[in-house]
Amino acid sequence: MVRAPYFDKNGIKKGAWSEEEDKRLMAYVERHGHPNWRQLPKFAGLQRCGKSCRLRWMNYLRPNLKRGNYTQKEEQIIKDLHKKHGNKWSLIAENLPGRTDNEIKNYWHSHLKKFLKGNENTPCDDDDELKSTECKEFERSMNKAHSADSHHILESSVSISSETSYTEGNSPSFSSSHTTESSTLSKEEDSVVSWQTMDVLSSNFWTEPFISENALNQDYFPISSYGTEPFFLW
DNA sequence: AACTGATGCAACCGCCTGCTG
DNA sequence: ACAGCAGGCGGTTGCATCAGT
Repeated sequence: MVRAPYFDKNGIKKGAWSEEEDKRLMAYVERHGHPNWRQLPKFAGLQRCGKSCRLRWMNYLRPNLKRGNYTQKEEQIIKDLHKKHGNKWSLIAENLPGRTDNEIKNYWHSHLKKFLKGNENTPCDDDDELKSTECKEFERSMNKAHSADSHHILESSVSISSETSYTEGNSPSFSSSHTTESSTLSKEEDSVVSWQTMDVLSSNFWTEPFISENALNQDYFPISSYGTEPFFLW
């Protein structure tokens, strides 16, 4: 699903983010904000470039992100706005609170693009089309989306009806990049587990100074370099 | 069971824009 | 007006997983 972690020639880490890195980034941004993305990784004790940190935050760690399947309403909004603005994903994302431009872009390319080619709204309207693989796929994905949606509603206290405004307070899950233990779970299970994980993590995560098992490891915290930086004022 | 092609999505890259000195 | 820097955006890639054979 994601690139394997590696270090480039400048010693900058690339590829999938670890849970540890996510925690560091979240903790730092929550505490200090992000006045300067380029300096942030240095202060946060991350071996990443600022751009990578920003992307991770914007697309995955930011509060109030809405994850999971798209509702029919959201799908329609995407179609309409794409028709109107083209590939202006950030513009489209502005109209879908909780969704990121990257996510919408991915969704467009993987779900919507193929069904709209020459068949704007109802790809399954005519009989021939109904028999096509694409149509079957479309139906399948829609069914999947709906069942997953009801799952979501049942499992969280958050109401996501098509008329509901997007609920504040959604926290990100930690399910994507560190899949070693969660990879055996279904997506629904995954999301639930990650919320629980988040609860555990946050029980004293946000109130206590961030001290992990290797928090004093110099590999991660070059104390001599950043001893006076905000990170250590926690 | 093994293989293969398709799919989904996190992450990277390069370019553009806006701000500041 | 210009250069340098930082943030933002859209296109693309890499790879795990899924689905079909």
